[in-house]
Amino acid sequence: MQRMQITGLNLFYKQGYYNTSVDDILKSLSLSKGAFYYHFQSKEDFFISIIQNLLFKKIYSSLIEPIEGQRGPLTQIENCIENALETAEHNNEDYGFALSNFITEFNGRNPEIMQYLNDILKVWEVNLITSLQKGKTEGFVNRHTDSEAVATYVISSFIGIRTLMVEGNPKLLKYKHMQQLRHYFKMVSQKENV
Amino acid sequence: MQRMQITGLNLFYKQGYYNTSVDDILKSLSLSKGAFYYHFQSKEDFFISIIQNLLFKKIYSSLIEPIEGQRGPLTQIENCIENALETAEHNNEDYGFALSNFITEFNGRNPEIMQYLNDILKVWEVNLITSLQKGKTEGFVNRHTDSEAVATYVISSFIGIRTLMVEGNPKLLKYKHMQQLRHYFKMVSQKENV
DNA sequence: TCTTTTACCGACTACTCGGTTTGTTCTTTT
DNA sequence: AAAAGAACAAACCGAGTAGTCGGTAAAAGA
Repeated sequence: MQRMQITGLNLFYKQGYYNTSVDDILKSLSLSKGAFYYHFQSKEDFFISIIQNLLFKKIYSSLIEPIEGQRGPLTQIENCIENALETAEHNNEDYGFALSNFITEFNGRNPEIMQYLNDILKVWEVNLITSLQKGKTEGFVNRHTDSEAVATYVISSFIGIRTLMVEGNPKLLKYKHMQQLRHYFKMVSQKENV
Repeated sequence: MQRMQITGLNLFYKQGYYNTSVDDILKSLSLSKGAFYYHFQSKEDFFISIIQNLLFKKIYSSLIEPIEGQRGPLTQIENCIENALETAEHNNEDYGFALSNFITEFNGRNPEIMQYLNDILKVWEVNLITSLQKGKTEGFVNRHTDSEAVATYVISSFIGIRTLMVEGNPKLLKYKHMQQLRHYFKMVSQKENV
């Protein structure tokens, strides 16, 4: 079952959900239809199990957990994103931002799956906001900062850069992104004015 | 032919390329297969014609042309992005960032189409860089700014926010994005330090 | 030992999709 | 009026696709 899910995620990530047939997955596993439908009710059910068992945990452990409860949220966020982009650069099977790929693929097509995907994003967002707010009381973040807006901006720029990275020069893109993120964070942490 | 392309782009945008059949398009036009294959060699050929005839022109006129040759690039870019997000908010058929959807959909699956899509991004990027450089000599942009990195950051955050906007609250997301973009641009234009 | 459960096989069905072929209806040209 | 071609319609092809179903081998309980 785990093997199926891992292989499934890899193929869905590389080829897209609708563009990957159940047979494709089974072929690369040397398994049969029977094996698949013994464990999962449908292709959709299979995908949802992947989201919850693999995708969420991966994102949680790489982007959410490391920030939680730490001091100096901006530095923590910076590191997390740098690490995520680092693995994305070197490892094709990082499940990197499979999430953003899937979101665009299922947008307006499969509300149920979209719900699961959005939930993951929401957890990340809430975590970012909480950390930023905490950062204010600790003096790391400017008091006038709109934490929600910063969280959204961080997430959207990350999704965007990951989209660009698949086809462009990952190393260069990562460098540019981190450089500008730090510039931006300077503004967020600045003591004087808004 | 034009009707086919417009309808095609709308459906491809809403449902995705692989998830939209030629029959779907023809059904909503009350046309038959014969009509389609009289004008286009294949579904792929059809899509490429849409990219060049509709997508590129739309993006060029909304995001590229308004910046070209104007003074004060940061303000111009701000306005362009705000307008783009504005139409994205109110008009479902804005072709808004169809581009980023298509890029994620074709990534690693269809190199030829990816080429066409990347070309559009490249034109936008080059235009942004040129404007930023010009902005330096005119004193609108800090001399030490890495124009290429700023361009990448602007593009990636825009792609990301457009991805989020399809499912989230567009008005709120737009507001947050513009707010933070302005903060970021403050840093880019700042005279003192890097 | 006998029975049930677990995990799997692979042929089969109903259906979809891109693309082809052939036929029809106009309009234009000669 | 006749021929030619443009612009479509309709039926069809073959390669896939998700999902079903009867069967089976091996292990676990009883």
